[in-house]
Amino acid sequence: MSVNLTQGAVEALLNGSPLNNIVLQLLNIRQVVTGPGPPRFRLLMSDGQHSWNSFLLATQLNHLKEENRLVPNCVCMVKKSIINKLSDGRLVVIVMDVEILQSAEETGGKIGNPTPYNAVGKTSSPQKSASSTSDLPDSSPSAAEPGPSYMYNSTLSPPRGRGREFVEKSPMKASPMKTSWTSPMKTSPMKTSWTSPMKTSPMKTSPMKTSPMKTSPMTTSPMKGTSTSPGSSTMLIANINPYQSKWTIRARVTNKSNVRTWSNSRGEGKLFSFDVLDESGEIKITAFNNEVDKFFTLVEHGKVYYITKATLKVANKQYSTLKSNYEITLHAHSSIVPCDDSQGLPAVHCDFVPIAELENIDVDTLIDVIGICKSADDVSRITTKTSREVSKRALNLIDTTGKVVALTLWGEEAEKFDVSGKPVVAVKGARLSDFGGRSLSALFSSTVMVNPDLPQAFSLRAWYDQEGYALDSESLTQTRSMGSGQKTNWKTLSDVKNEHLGHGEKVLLSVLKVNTLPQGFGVHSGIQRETKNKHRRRRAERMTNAEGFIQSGLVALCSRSC
DNA sequence: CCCCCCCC
Repeated sequence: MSVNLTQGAVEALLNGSPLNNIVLQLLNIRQVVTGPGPPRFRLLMSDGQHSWNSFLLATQLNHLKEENRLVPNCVCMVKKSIINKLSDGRLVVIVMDVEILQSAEETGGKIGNPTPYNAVGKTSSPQKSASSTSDLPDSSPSAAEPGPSYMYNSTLSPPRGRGREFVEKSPMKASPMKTSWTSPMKTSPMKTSWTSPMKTSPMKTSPMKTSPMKTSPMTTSPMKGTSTSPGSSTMLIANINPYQSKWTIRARVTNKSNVRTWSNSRGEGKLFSFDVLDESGEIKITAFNNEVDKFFTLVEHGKVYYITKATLKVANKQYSTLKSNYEITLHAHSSIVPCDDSQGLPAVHCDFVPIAELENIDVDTLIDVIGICKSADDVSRITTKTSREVSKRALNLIDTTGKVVALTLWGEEAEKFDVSGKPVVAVKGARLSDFGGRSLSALFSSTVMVNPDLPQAFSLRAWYDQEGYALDSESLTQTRSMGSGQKTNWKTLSDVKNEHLGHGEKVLLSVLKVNTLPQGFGVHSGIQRETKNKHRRRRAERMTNAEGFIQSGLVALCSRSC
């Protein structure tokens, strides 16, 4: 059996050509040093001509390594990758989607005699071993990472009572990471919001780790996984509906709640819910009482299942960002069977809303946002109306629109958040509030992802490190505590002049408190009227200090033209 | 059959 490697692919990739569906041989795989959290695997790949050791497996593909599918000498098709340039100029290739075409046994050894590719454009000296994993500087393994990727879900505490508290569900933190990604993602089309497909080839050599299906939901056994599409055997989530009782979906669990109890006039009981995703869409599934006992431990985040025989009902969109018009309720005859074939199933689906657009979206809408966490409040404890204490922490997220919005995390999620390295934060299903203008709050059902392996995350990282960090950003969220401390972004009057603050639409209210204005700074009489507004006057006073510095944030306070 | 999501 033979496969052809895509000769020249390594060189082309590293010269910036976005290549999809290239066939490479894995020569080595090892874990790079990270802190707690999901491991990162670094791959030495060969196209038969050149090898390159700075391929990184996207963390959502870690299962391929953990299931011993990605072993040295196997031949893979790298279906999708993202090229990143580190601040020191080194290139890393993030493998976003890979399919194993041929096992190591079948391949039988190294193909050809590849030489390590040199980033400068030459192959390195021939005396170096082609299979060495140290043919490139490896002084800081973490520098080859796109960031410590981790994720939490906001979930409820175990069913012990009313004491609801955020619980970090997937503590997948990695070490702090200061890497500066400097290259824009040429291979990251931003148009699509379906990200990080996790396609894997059905492995003939991989025995089923899960128990065989007790029930066969299909006429043709889906366990064979012999075709690249679900074919006639399963239905897509987008196509199921309440009028059709016979359906089976194959889908990945993307969000799983804890068990919760309820008690109301209609009765009491317990439930848990989870979201599942396939290539067509996503849908929420809820299990009650007996079905909780039956399925709670079986259903695992990230895993793929065949799901059949359950009730479809119209979804209440108020509680979900999922696209489906329906949701699923499990019943006594429902079947959930693990599936070994995750081919074609994305890891996550987000419809990120640009931060600047939040101003135009109705309050209480559930939305997905991605941004750089450029700063964060300290964790604080608040007491709720029901006398519970809970931690909270607001993150300030900025995206390429240049606008900032505060996202409040709660409970353990707030306490565990690591702001160092100004990580990319993606939140799925946050609720938009109008506090301070516009702000966001993470919900029990929200998913907060830190440095996720998403093309949008890589793009944002590059944007921020190149230009975004220097932006005089404007926050949609005005907090009363501004101006009270070190978080304040003070500007000198020369900054105001150089950055043309106060020109155009905006007015600088704070200038009112400056005793002596240098040449070139004028105060429009209209401002006096505005300051008669008690609220605004108070803010203006706070935002001006004795040295005649003003705070850039207050530019947003007034929209009257000078 | 839940749908709680907290505070400024």
